[in-house]
Amino acid sequence: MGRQPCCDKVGLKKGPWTAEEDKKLIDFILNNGQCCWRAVPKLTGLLRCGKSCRLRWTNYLRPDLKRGLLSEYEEKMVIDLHAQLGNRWSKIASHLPGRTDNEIKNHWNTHIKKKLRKMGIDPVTHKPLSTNIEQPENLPIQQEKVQEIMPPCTVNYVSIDQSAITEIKLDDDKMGTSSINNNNNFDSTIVHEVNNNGFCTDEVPLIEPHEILVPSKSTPSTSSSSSSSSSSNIIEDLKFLPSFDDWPMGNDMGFGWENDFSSTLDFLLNDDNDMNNVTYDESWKFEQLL
DNA sequence: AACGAGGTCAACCGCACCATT
DNA sequence: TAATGGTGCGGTTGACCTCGT
Repeated sequence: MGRQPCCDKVGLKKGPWTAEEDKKLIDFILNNGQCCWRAVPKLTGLLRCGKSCRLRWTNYLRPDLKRGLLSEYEEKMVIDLHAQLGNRWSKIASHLPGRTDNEIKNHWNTHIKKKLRKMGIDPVTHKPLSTNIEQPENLPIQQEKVQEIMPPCTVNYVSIDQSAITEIKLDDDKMGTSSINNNNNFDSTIVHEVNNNGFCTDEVPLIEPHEILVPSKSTPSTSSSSSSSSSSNIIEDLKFLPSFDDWPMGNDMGFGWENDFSSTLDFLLNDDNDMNNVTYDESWKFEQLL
């Protein structure tokens, strides 16, 4: 007897998420936390399978996500970690705060693979492509290229709380102090950050209320007109959020604020407040770590 | 301006793993 | 111990976008 499907697929919606669906999901998770994905569709009224809800949240709606292309620094990390871990994208993602496995996988397949091939490096083995193996004299050139694009560096995550910083060698995960391969000296010692709650940031704790982003008021009309069916419209809205400190209700909202998420949304969507004038640096949160 | 090719990325699919019964 | 359910993971797909012709 085969396994039952994860959900009854009859009548379920597929494809891109709408802003309305996103809002329902965000609202639900703010009030209930991340649990029982299977129950989420029933409780939210979403015509999605629980799995789809989880994916949408973890890959797109999670407030601690960084958006945009991977930086050069992050690319180096990915290449280095891939050399050690292979296609274990979730493991790799766990070392890059704010990045998802899906995002890294996509970036690898679309950007990094090509880059490495151009450099004459096999993206699977991280060794010089076969033609070069036959010509060992080319090897130093390959290494030079690697150095040119990925100079030796030490990779450190900086703790929010410097006093609580802990260094964990990757040996724990059979990774060891790393090198991109045996042929160059790309080195990275990973310092995991540990905050006051004892969370390693890898471990993505349930979101704190102050980490939640909600849609700004700036685009509801445009988003609905230009991309009502687009899966990205709500994120476009998110880009212009102020930092939490700039929110009108301030930091003293406490832990009960999430219960008033709808009114918060209403405020942000309301034309009669000052949010129009607030600019949002989407890296605000990450900068807090630095 | 129109079309096609190639690139990008969100979302889906199916399997694996783990926890619970 | 086996069966079952829930979740996570990696591979793949397909819609949309961009660029070149």
